[in-house]
Amino acid sequence: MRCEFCLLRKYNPLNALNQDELSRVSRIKKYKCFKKGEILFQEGKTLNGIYCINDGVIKLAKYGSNGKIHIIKLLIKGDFLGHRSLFSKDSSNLSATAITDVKACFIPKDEINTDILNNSKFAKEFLHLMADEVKKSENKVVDFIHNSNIKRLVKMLLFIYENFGIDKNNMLKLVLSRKDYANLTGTATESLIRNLSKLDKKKYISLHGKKIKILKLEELEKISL
Amino acid sequence: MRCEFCLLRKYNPLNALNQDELSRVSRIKKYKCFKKGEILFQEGKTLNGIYCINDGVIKLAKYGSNGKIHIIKLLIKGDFLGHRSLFSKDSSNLSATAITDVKACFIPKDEINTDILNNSKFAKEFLHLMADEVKKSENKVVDFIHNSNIKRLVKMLLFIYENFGIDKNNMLKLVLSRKDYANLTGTATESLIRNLSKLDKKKYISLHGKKIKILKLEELEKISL
DNA sequence: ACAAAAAAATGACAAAAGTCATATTTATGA
DNA sequence: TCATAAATATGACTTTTGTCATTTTTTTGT
Repeated sequence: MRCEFCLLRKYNPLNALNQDELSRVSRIKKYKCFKKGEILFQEGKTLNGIYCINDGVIKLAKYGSNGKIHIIKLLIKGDFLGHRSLFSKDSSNLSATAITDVKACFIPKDEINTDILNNSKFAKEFLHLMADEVKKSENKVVDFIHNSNIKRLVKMLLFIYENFGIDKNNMLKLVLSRKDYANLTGTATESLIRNLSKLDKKKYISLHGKKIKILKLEELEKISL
Repeated sequence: MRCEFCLLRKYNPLNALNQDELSRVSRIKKYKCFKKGEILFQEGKTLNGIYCINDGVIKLAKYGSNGKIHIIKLLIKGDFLGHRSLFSKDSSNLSATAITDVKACFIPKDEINTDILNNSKFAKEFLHLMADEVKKSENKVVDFIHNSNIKRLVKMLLFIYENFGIDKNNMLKLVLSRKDYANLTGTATESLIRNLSKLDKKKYISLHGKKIKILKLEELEKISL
């Protein structure tokens, strides 16, 4: 797919590029596929470009000093990945792993930087994006500090419900391991499992193997407030 | 002080402006003073410019859903304040309060935006700054999730030691209330006080009213790892 | 389809952290 | 300077969360 005709750019700074710039990017970008579980890049490695995600889900994670992993965020189609590497010489702060099969376009760093230098609208879009990320990240810190494990789990379930939806059986479409849920909500896996069981016993959700069904959305929303 | 002669701009994006641009900013900026405890702006309010801090310390805080406060970060001279408002229409996400007497220059939003649009080097500096903030914020989340209260306290003491130094009696120069320490490290005030007492009993620090003396730097550094 | 491995679940216990009550010290203003 | 308020400190207790051991269930490769 050529960038000029790609609707996904609505969701990221590429939308600020004009037709000429887009077609130049389009010629240079590389289309890449990743299998579920595959690592796109690892913490500490240097990146020489950014990914624009076409399809699938990616987890962005960071290792703590004690070897524990925390999943910073989930990325979906339209999201940029690795854009921080464009503006800083540091190596990657996070590692990216495909949670489902992933399709993405890779745009080399130099190509993007040319556009940033020449197109101020493009630069502004990036600033906008980064401002939003800083805000979300700050809010996340406060969220983690002030809320209990179970509240964070409920919020995560609602987030997944809202962003990935449900299938024909009302199961959450995005299926994650208990460990991934634990790493997303910052708890021990056992605690996470216990909290899922609690919600199951209260009939707010029901568990079917790895799949989760939301039974009482209103009750969950109440908890999340 | 005119921006052209201000050395502080080395620490922020203003350094990317040329002499003409600087003198234009200098003519329009307003010098402002704030007393200790004074509020510069509050969460939810709209900001129409940024502050460049000349002197003093400011705390940037956010209220959690339960009324609790978390101090996101401390700002010192050279730091920008409110720059996110330049790139997003949202109202302020944080409130800013002077911890000591503060001197700052206020630069109206429009003035800065003109320069961003015309000077790509300036825009890049901002991108660099924001990239760094995103990274720090992500690391902070991981730090909070994986470390105990006392470890976070020790890290904070070391941070204050390194960034604000000590006076002639080896006391930490920056003096904060126990509540501020609690809000910085994300704990209940009583827990914070208990942890300070623990460190005091172990003779790693000593407490003299509000003032804190670092006694065993090496031991503290060991804990912080 | 089956054995081996991985993931999920659960119990028992320990550690960490919060809450509430209250005492003590320090700061503040008239 | 003295009364009052605010900040700091501490004890007693509860809740939350983590850890380790073990069992059960599910997944995976052959």
